[in-house]
Amino acid sequence: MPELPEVETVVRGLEQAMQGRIIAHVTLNRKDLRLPFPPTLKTLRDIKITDVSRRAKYILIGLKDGRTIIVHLGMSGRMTVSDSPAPEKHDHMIIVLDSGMQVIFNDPRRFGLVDLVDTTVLDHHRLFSHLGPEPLEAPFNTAYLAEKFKGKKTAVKIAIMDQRVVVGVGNIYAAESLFESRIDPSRAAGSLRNDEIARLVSAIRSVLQRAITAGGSSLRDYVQTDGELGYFQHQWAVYGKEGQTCPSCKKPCIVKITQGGRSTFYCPERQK
DNA sequence: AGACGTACCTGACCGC
DNA sequence: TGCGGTCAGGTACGTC
Repeated sequence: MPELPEVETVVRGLEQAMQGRIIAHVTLNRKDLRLPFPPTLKTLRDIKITDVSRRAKYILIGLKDGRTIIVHLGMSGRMTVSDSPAPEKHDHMIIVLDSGMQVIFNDPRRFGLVDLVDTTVLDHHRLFSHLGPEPLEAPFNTAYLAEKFKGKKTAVKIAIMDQRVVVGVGNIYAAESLFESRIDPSRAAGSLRNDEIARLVSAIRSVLQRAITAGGSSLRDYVQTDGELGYFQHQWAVYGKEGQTCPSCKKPCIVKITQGGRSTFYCPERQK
């Protein structure tokens, strides 16, 4: 689920509730998710939260003592904030704040992770060291992507989901960006002309930005921190719409194929 | 290097 | 009602 727009929406919600607050204590209800919880996590107490931010699909909670809590939502993770939460199955971590609010990390599939590291070594962390540029920042541009795509035989859809190429783009927004830029997802990345790469760059930017504005896409598990759904799923052109009417052709021409073991949706008439 | 497949895990849904 | 199969927003790792 959570691709960049969902993570960004969660970060903005967490920022409201957490920035400047003190962590009273942290409760863990199991020993691990995708990775073991670090032993230091449950000892956090009376520490001020300086800021909440995002890198790729990771949530970063900065602490005054020079450390950072890293959270990844995996496929089914959600973080919600409430002053009187009803306990739910799969609540794995609860951060209690001095305000009385509880920040709950719930993740049925447990593909998510939590780590606690020194902020100064974040960039060298094994989860971060290989990450490409942020899609909404200047270093992600046509020249950069052209260089990355040069000689690449990988399908362009696989390539834009590769976090070493650009971060934050997952299965939904890859499909939507390729539809918007009129590019066939199966094309070899290295076969794209410069004008096509330019279209792709601006499509990725525009799709992600519009999705953030809509509060993300709610498919199954995803909600914003206040429990509200995201609304971008109503703006999907092709994702999950096999056999349905294409907004471009006005015909039922949307097809589903499999790439890298994942479903890809696209319109063969529009996307060449 | 890069292109694959596989693994991690629960839950929803579908056909029988 | 139950059961097995399939699929789901991500990522790391192994193998060729």
